[in-house]
Amino acid sequence: MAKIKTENNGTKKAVIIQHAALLFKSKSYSASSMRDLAERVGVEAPSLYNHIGSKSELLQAICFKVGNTFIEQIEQITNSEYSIVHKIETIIRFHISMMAENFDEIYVANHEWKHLKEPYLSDFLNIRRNYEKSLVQLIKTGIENRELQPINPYVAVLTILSAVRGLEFWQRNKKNISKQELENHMVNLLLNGLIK
Amino acid sequence: MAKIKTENNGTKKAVIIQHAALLFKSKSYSASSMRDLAERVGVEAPSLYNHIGSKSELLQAICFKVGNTFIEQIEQITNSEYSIVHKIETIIRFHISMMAENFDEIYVANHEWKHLKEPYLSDFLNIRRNYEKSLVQLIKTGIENRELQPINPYVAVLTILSAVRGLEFWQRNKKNISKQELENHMVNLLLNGLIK
DNA sequence: TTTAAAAACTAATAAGCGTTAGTTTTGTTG
DNA sequence: CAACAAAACTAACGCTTATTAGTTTTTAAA
Repeated sequence: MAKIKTENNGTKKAVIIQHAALLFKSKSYSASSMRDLAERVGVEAPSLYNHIGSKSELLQAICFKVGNTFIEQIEQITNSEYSIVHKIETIIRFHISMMAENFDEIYVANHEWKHLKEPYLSDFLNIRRNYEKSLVQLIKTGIENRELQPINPYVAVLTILSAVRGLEFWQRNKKNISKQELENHMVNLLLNGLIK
Repeated sequence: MAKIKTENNGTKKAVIIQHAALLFKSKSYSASSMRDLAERVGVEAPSLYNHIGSKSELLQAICFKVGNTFIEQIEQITNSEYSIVHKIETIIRFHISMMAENFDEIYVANHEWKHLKEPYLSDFLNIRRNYEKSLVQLIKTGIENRELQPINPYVAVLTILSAVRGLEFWQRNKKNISKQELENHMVNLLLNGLIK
């Protein structure tokens, strides 16, 4: 009947993945059926299998696209010559930008990775663990430099990552505050704290 | 065959809910089956229905228990006579305690509320919205008092709530740092910031 | 020890799941 | 326009799901 629209660029597989990210975000991975997905794509469910291997392959594609993007970025930052404070600020701003521009995929990677099958589950957790380790190392260096307070670096990383991740709640009332404002306020809050 | 153990206090329904929280946390609500749950409780699946009405009733019980606990607490704090900074500190410490002592239920309320059915879904979101509003009002007052930096109060609330919520990641490597240390470091980081 | 209620069981239901097989339509290239 | 491949379709598979019905066992009270 209908045909999958590829919108000029990208494969049909990419179109399916994009729809899957939106669907998994709104209904969760387990509660999303291939028939749901097919309807959104505009096709019957079995037709999807001309382009993809399985439902779980879709989740893998989403999670690893997100994971690899962040790994690439932190490697760039780590190898740059800026001050620690500037590096941390850049990372926070990058997270906020990603949250604004790739919300569906990031949301799914953050919430649904649990349903990855082995060995992908272990691989994904390794990526995340390495990312956190890089951040911890950055904070440690900043403390040694006396650029940062002598705070527990694990707590600092946890707090920063949680704060940017919490931007998923902001996505729902975008109107209240612009992205630029949000970035500046959050960076300021994390760097300088709540108290005057 | 087997019989549900009530552990001296609490109804059998409460025992089922407790097992459900643990199960929903580890496998997600949709991927958890009543047979899974029955096995953990030590009984056949249909026997559960002598004590509960439905699967979704379990999710409701978990989400509203958590929601009501937080609403009660913020009302107490709001009506107390402490300084704003002290109130915020108390709230952060309460979140951390709840995270340590009722982890399963809080995790489920945070992650699986989406699967609540109407009108419970709307009710739950209202509870959460009201909680956030109370916090925003607290921050606003603190700014007017000049106790707090003139930061955007929505961003502040978002950051605080996200930070404490992120403690779910800490739950996995409890050994690294004690609860007391964690509380102190996180309170300090949020109040005073990262920079020296 | 009889009686009644509570709570377990087995069996079965209809519906939905991911996926495969086999076939037909569509699009592209010579 | 013929031929081939890509991508859609319908039908169906075996399995799992939450839940119900009906029955038997267990527990508690008289």
